[in-house]
Amino acid sequence: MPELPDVEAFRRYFAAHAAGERVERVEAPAPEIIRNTTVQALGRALAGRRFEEPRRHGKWLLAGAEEPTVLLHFGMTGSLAWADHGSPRTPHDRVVFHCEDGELRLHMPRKLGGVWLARTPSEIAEITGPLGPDAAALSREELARLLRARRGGLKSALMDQELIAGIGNLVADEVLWRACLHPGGVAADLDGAEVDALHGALRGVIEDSVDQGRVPRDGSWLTGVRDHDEPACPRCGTPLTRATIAGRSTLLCSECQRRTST
DNA sequence: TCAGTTGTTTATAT
DNA sequence: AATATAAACAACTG
Repeated sequence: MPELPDVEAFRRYFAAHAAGERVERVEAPAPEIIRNTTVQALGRALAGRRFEEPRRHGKWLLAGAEEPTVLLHFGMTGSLAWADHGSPRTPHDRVVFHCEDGELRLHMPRKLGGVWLARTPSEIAEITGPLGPDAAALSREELARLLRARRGGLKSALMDQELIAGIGNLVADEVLWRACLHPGGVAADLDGAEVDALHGALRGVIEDSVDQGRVPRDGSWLTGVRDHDEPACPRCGTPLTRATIAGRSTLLCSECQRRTST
């Protein structure tokens, strides 16, 4: 699940339930999910401190706790759940932050994401690695500038977290389909009208997805037909094409998304 | 049984 | 130096 819209939903969920809560202790049914320290040290760093308003950059959730910051990355299957003390666990609750009024659980069937502890802004930057501007707050001109300076393919550029933070496979396909651009096109070759279309599609996809807390799966979205056996373009009805582009499964409409270049 | 998967990292190649 | 690609990670689904 977790791309920018999902992580933004987790940020709001964290803000609604855990922000302002004093941490009492940390428990880790899967301690290896805590990537850069031990569960004991994480517990010592957080105990007695209150979670503050969380921030998000791309797919990272950054939760300050009166000095230290907890970084959460959700991999492909992570999510958050706030629960009453002692209410039944699910098998994939990997890390649990026990607070005064309840507990925040990091649920993550596949252990691809993780939890990190940072004590300074520079430690945060080391952990996340270089990140481009967040996709939700990207101006048309900034997008144009980034793409102009980029060699290589369009989808690859959109998904590169160092270039733009937050776009994953579903959002990339959805945006390119909405903008009628071929994912394999050359990023730097877009003309002004195409950058306009791409930027408008990005804004629209992110806004609508953030509203829903995920990339919508109804039939008017590409993502809504993604799992069909023989998916058809929601816009023109043409059978959709499956390909591997930028190393990821890609769904596109050969009619709407004509190839302008390779 | 086997392929596929919304994430990133690493190694290797271009 | 940038990009591209494949494999690996992990565990579930169809």
